[in-house]
Amino acid sequence: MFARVNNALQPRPSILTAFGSDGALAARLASSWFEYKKDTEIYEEDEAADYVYEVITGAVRSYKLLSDGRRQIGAFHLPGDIFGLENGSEHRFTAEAIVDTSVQLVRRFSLEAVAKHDAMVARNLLCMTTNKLRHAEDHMLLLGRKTALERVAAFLLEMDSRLAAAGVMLLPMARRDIADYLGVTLETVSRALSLLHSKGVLDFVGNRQRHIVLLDRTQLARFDAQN
Amino acid sequence: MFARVNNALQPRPSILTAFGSDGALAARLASSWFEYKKDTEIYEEDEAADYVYEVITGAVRSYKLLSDGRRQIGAFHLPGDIFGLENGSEHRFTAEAIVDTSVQLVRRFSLEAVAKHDAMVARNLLCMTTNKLRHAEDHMLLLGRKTALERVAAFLLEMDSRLAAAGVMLLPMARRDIADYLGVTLETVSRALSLLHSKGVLDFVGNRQRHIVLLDRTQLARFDAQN
DNA sequence: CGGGGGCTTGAGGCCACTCAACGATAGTGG
DNA sequence: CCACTATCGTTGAGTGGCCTCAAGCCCCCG
Repeated sequence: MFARVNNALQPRPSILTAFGSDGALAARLASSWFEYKKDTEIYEEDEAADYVYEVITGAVRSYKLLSDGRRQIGAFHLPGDIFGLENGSEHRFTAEAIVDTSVQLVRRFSLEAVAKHDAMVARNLLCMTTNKLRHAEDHMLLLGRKTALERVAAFLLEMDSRLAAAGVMLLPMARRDIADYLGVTLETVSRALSLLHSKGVLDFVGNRQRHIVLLDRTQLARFDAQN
Repeated sequence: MFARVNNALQPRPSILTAFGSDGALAARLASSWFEYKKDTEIYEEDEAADYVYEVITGAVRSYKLLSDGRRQIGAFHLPGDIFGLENGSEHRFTAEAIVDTSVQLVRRFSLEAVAKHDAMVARNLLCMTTNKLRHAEDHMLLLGRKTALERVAAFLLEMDSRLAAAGVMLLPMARRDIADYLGVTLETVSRALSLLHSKGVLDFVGNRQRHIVLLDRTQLARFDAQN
């Protein structure tokens, strides 16, 4: 399951600073470093939530399944994102590496122990939960009321703001993942992208279909629904 | 806007106990009592979030709008529910009374001041946010992947668990509200209810179409999608 | 008792889904 | 290094579930 394990403290313990490390925090919290191969499970829904993760490189999908296989991806986790943080004792999603992914992690129990005495850490826990809630609330509007084209446009704008470098983004996820995130089929995603391409809003770089350049963010925003 | 105002402490300050009142809390937090007529706004999206509310009697809908009028209701708030609690400075939804509704409220600022010194109150804030997140996550699965019939069945089961008394529930919300909560049209909701009625799963009491009796919860659960 | 709003039901249309074929790409093994 | 193969993405044709539009009923309320 774990491709590589390293229990030593890493040179960049960002999962600690994310919770508001005050210097003393790093000394009390041991963090580990794991790597997951593409398409391997990190944790499963209803599994005990013993660890909290931060994506260092790669990408992760969090999803729920219905018994007949229908899947809803609730979020993509990109480098710098914290995931797997639960208030209850079990994970509410299954998490899988989308591509080869390295994560840093800390024991949830340790984190809670620190939070009990450090108000700043506790406040950061609340803030992270609030951010996840904000995303979920926006996504409910997308899933409940937006058209297929609007969903794809919104997705591109979200990814652009999260992982674009110099106007180019390399999407780590396949069409099926995008589709299950947006509540449509993969064919519909493909058709929407083709349409946006034909309208001159985006372009594909080289032969790699997941390398996308946004040519005109303003024009793309007009394909999304205005709030 | 406010039908009645009463700044005195109420005999049942449940909004205080909800945050983990230790007796001393009630003394430091002044709570008020307001009433809202049916279909009046309690607060608007992006408005400053100065108060936190608890439904005493009635029902409230929280929703987002797109510029062309499409509406997504994120949650219904029923007696005992806390709503309007934000971590940021502005409300993320518009809240309206569905029927004549009485609420108890406290200043958000006061609550934060107390939370700063009372770890239990702070923990309760996190817990409430977590519960809202859990609901939003489940609702994303419903909106993204369930069929119309499954959505209506899930809605009935949710409402049954929240407001059923002796197998009968009086739904405070209209078909349009249910539709905007489930991401379908009101006609689709009506058709699904008719179908469930014809299958003998539920019945309408008297001539009031919002009085519903669930005849067989087990059978109804089979119309919902299994997780 | 008349008017209006909410609910139901029907008819028809459309958007997204399903099924299918094909091309391109990346990974595999000879 | 190159065929071979599996996977991914695109595109087309046809279907279907939900939406739109409309009519009519019932209840509530003035």
